[in-house]
Amino acid sequence: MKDCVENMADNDEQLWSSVKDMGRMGRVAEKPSIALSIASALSGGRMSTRKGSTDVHEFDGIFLGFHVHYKVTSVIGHVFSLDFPPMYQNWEVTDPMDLFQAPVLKSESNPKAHIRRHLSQEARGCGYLVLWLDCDREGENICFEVIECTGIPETESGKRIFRARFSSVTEKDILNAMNNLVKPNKDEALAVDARQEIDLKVGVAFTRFQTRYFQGKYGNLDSRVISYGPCQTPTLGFCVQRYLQMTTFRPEKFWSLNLHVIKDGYELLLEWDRNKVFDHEVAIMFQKLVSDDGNLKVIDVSTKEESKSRPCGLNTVNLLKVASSAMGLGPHIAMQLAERLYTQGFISYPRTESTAYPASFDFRGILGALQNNPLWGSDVRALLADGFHKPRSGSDAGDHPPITPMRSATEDMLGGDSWRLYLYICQHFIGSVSPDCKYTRTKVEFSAGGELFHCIGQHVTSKGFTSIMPWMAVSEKLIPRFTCAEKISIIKVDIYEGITSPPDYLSESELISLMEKNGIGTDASIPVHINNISERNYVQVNSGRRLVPTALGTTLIRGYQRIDPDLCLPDIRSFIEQQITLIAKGQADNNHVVRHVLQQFTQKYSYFVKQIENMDALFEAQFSPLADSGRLLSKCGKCSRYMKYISTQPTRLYCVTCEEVYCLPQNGTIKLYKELTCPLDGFELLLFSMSGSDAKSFPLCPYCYNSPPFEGIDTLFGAFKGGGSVKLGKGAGMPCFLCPHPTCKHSLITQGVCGCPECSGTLVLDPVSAPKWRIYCNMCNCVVLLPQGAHRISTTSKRCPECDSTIIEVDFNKKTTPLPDGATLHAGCILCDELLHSLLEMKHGKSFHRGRGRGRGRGRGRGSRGRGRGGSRHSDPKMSFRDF
DNA sequence: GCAAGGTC
Repeated sequence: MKDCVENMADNDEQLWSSVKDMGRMGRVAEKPSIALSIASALSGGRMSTRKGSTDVHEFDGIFLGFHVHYKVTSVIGHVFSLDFPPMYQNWEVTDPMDLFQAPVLKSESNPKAHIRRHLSQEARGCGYLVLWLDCDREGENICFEVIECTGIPETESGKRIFRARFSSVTEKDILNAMNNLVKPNKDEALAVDARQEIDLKVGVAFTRFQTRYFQGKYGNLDSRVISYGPCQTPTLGFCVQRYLQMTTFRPEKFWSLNLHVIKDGYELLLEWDRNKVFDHEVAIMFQKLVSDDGNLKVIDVSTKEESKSRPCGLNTVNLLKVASSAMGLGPHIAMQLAERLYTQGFISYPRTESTAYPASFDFRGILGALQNNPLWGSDVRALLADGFHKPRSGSDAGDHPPITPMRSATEDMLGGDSWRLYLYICQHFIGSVSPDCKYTRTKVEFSAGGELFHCIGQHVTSKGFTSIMPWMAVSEKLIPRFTCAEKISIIKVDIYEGITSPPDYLSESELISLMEKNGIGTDASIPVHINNISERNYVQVNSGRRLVPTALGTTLIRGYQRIDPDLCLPDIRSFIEQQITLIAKGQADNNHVVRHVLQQFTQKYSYFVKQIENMDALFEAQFSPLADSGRLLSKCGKCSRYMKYISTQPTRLYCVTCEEVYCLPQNGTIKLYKELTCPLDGFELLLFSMSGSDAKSFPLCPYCYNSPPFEGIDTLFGAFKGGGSVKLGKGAGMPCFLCPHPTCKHSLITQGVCGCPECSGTLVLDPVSAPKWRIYCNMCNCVVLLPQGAHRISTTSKRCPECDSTIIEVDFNKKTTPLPDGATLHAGCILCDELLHSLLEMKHGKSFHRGRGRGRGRGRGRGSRGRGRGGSRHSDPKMSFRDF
């Protein structure tokens, strides 16, 4: 037993060290709360750190009275995220209304990190699982994501799966959690699942509908996506609400009394207790009363010792507000800087709601780390010597301690904005453990003609924390000494005429406060929502970091207010939160809640769609119809008339006759491509050039780009003559032609292959022949039959000795398509009958009958500007290979 | 192309 206790002590130390170390690793971040501890019954082993997608600490110890081998590892936020299955991904085909009923899929949030594989591998052979995730709903949800990855049945929860509950990452708390393990809370996790499904379905349905509706009608909306979300829309709502208050503001004249007196040789202006009145005649009456009296009597002099409290701990929201209002740094940038400071070890974890410190917090340790700093070292040493105070008590959200410095730094080490942010965090921390500021406040009250006046003096007796936070200083206001019942003669009583002024645009700092107060977003997501409404061009941030709604932002909110004001009010978020809280508390069934909430949003959606013209009337007044925008660029394949190129974001083509919109790849330039037309639909081809230093360009058909002629092919015209990449704008990084074999992911045509070897035409993959794939040249009509199962085709510099055509090399993937024994025909001329014959025979084991009309391509196609196979996607290609 | 929530 004694051994056991000793072992347990070692075990505790190891566990604490391990969990703490997890926090120190860059990728895992300082949040040991996301560490997954996997305990397994095993002997031997030693502490080790493995470099991989995530690190693993291993050591031996005691668990539930057994000798065990521990493994401690981590995840990086949510393992999975929710989305619709592929069949609901096409905006043109899916009715957004169907999304409310659609199934949803969970897939890995960051597939490259291979977290699922990592957890599954590490869990192999483990007997127990201890979950150390953040102790909030999201953390509980991640617990179950981890459980799913490890493959341990959820039914084992309570027997083999344990949840560690802790409110701070201190040794005491961690060990206490280890000794009081509980079951993970399924209800809380289900509440998050519900929130995810509701947010996804509502957000995506509204966004797709309004984007398609308005982008299909107006040419100068200046935003690619007209998004809707239960957080971002109320966020925009706050900005527009303030803007509307400004525009509807009616200025009003007001009057007040300025009473001038002289005391001890100083002229003094007293404040009138009534402050201001809105009736001129009334003001004149009061002026007469006071001046008729002529004497001012001191009726009270009171002096009080006042104190201004040192701050409590710094949380994310307060840091962001200061960054915006005092440093001019937007929340998005401020968080990026804070994250970098954190990963470099200069500050503690920057995402926290808490302003209260845990009881055991090591203030002395942090002050010790700062005591040699050239800027504030002497202040810190004085605090250490004379005794520091605990910060003013704040609120403990149970997540992470307030943001504090961790290491001393100088401006040279950090530089620029990072330094300013760090400096503030240090000043705030040192201020929070400094004494309060003490001052005396003297209020003198006067009376004349029945009217009351006053003046206030302030004198600081002890600066306290304001010496390190000078912007918080209490201002000195000196006033002459007055005694009660003293009479002073009035020099003059003026009437001041003023006019009320409208409020200013909402400042970013005010917006953050409103979002926090209304439960919109979290410490981590508030900057994202603000960034979103700015990037979508709903608001612009002006020089004082005030948010000025754009015409688009204002029109959207005014539109919601016309149709269904709920859609842009903060209550929409609280409604969702309140509903899922029922699940978290076990008071309602999750499926029932999701169904109920979605039912309400379906009704709202349906009403919104029906009433959209109400909103559209506002758009009409503000934006230009597509028909009036843009310049004529290329011909429509349906009506043969020129379509308009709309150059404002999102760039697109609009056919005025057909009233159709064709999306184009973004962030580049578009021009006509050699006046060629697509052989499949007759639309004129365009050349898209990406912007940037190593700009690539590729031709595309606007129709095919929007409606790929067959699944799995992003566009027909990705391949082009003259080399270069075939990476496309729409599916950048994707090969343009995929191998038709369902399991094969190889591209059939890769870099620089796709010019027709016989003319300067572009080779076109023919959908009609699928699943027997072949390529046409759109200019000379020559045909290339792709050997089925080939995974790469490339041109060579060789010529066919028989017909002098370019020789194309065909590679087979030997694993998926084994070649017949002795087959050597890997390369050959595609136009040479004999070779083609051989290839085909080799593959299909039957004779090839050369058909009439195929020709050899040459002589017919060169220079021809025809529409390939007659311009129709469904016309008979008259090629003899069709039957093959 | 779409939401909001984790985190790098």
